[in-house]
Amino acid sequence: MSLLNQLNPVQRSAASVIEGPVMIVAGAGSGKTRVLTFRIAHLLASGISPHEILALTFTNKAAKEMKGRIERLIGHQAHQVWAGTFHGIFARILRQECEPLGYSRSFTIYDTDDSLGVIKNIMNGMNISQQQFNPRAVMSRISGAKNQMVSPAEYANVAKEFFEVKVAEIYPEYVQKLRKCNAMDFDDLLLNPIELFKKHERVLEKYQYRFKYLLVDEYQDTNRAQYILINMIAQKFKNICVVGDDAQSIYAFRGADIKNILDFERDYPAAKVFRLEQNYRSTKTILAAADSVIKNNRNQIQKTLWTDNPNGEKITVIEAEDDKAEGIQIAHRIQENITKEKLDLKHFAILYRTNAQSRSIEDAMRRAGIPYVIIGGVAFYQRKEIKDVLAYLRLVVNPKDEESLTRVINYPARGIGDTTLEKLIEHSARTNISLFETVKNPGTVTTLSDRSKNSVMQFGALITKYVELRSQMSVSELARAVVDELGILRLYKDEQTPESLGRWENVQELLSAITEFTDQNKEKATLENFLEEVALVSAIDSMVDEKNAVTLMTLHAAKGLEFPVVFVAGVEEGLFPLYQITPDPAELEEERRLCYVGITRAMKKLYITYARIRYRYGDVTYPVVSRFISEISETLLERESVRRPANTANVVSSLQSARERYHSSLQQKKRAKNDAFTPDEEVDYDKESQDEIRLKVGVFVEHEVFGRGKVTNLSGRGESAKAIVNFQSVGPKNLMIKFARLRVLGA
DNA sequence: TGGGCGCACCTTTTT
DNA sequence: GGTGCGCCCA
Repeated sequence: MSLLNQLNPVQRSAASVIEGPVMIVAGAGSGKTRVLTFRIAHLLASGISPHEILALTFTNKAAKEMKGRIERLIGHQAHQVWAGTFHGIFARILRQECEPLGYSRSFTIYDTDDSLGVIKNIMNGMNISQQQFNPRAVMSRISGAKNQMVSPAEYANVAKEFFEVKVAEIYPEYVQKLRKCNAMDFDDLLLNPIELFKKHERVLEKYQYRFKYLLVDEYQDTNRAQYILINMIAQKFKNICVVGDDAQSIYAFRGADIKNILDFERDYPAAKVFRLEQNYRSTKTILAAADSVIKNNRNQIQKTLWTDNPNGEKITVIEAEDDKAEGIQIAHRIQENITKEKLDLKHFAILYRTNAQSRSIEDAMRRAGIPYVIIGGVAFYQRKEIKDVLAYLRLVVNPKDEESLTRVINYPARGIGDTTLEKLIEHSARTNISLFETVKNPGTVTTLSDRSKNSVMQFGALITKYVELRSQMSVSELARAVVDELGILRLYKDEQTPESLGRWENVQELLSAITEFTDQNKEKATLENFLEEVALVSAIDSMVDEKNAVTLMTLHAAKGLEFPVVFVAGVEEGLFPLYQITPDPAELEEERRLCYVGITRAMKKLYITYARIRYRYGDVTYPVVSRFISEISETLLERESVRRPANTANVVSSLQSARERYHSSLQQKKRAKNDAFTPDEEVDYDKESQDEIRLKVGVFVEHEVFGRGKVTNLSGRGESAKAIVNFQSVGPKNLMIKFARLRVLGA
């Protein structure tokens, strides 16, 4: 059929086999997403109902993009296809089906911070020293066990080392605690459906019939639980299509198992396997470099990736004096490329191994006046003040949520200290009455002073009031009422420190985000849904394509993306590959795959940079050049070393010259078509950096719901940047740019 | 009970 | 370079 004529022969076959198991081994840049979307479009065109299709992707962004592409191919039907992340999809299913498992539908999703808090509490209660046993390590062991589907009892049986034995003590307590709190952590969102399907065959059948056609993207990154889950659903009809590339498996640290993709043909002997080996993305040079790195790995599927694209430029390897100079170099090259190659800011990405590296790069970007966006970093919803407000909302939805309860019982301070809380917890444990019930009726806790009882009772009454009010108010009304009653905003405002004002802003922004969520989701705008969305959004999901700015992100976040010009920064032993003392061979292979992912993001030009001096944890280190650079054939490289004496005076002058270069390039830019940025304005770097660049005061924008309006004010930055827009229909609205999806219409 | 101050430890990478 | 935790004092 004509739809599939836009694909190459292999892609076409892979997209057109409707029935039976299919594995698509798709090399980097070989049109994997294209095949997936055409496949779904083809399924729909063949008369299969969109309700029968389930597409599992790695990020919400990927799912959204896929839906968008299908829609363009086939129309609005696309919206009825279930496409989303594993965690998102199964959270949705659990909301409907969790009651047989002993949860209520209003269960809370615990993020990593919440889980860590629970573990710390448990360790305190058991008198386990947190100095001796790192709670994070404990958490990671427990999560690892869960991902491997090892129950607490099984774990206790196999625990040998001292540390493992301790974890074996904590693990069952942790599981129990979450159940008691009517809460699920990320792992539970996968484990509980498995348990449900095992125990209730009819429920499993329901979903087997519901999702007759399964598609799984990034199959190489599935863990044991995900693997089992997919296969349970696919078992009935075996219409499962998985797409993946073993060379791009970079999530073993979180339990992903390459074996899942390697064993697909064993699991489904009837499987048809397609290999997409033509790369449409990169130059021959870039591809050759990627290949020369990855071939140092022992464990891999043999495959030849090739391209018809030109050879392209050599890869530029830049040696910088220190991390500061590295950033300046990158900024310089970006400016150079923009003027010479007529490229836009959005054509550049700077990739690094750890989030901590972004600081020096950001600094250089700001100084050079290059607009940028950061993906990841400190997430908005992880900030203290945000988590505090969210904890109240979570508590209203699910009063059993003890993690939230203990978080806010004395925030803002209301005279309920550690001792009081401990007495309450002790009483609750002894009488087997839930903590929240105890808080509501503290009279029976004889050890408490009348004064404490009173404060506790008032807190209980406060929450109860909102539990009751909930049905009568919209989510945003409720959130506002809570924040008002607590006086959180006034608290921050009164403090008058830059920090507290930032917090004040953040809380305001949270409220705008909630309002917007309410407006956009209409009747689906329940508090549960909002909290779930908040728990499951990933950093990459907030990436806005239309933004014209350089993208900064970790190599992990870059997977699945492509950019004409890519910088991979900090390519030094110990940092990339990252390791503490000596690299572990298996981990080294994963680092190498990560390097492969990084290189293959580049379409036209790749820069690799490293520094001779790097500041880590505030200390000076003198790293050695990464082995990954020497693994690339020298013929593909063009090496540059930027030398300067390492004394302070020269650091300053080097910065100044970078600034001068920037200013002179601005003159050229003025004439160039770059509309991202007005050179003559006095730029406040702190403010300007991450904002929507084309979004300016006075500009007209269009919003999905509110229609047209004029921007009257811009504030905040990065994830929390917001705009006040005066809409023709509804008047002024305070919007979080991240959520608002504003389309800029012009002045 | 609460807040302020100083110290240790830290950092992978993410749903 | 930041954050979280513990200790000490008001």
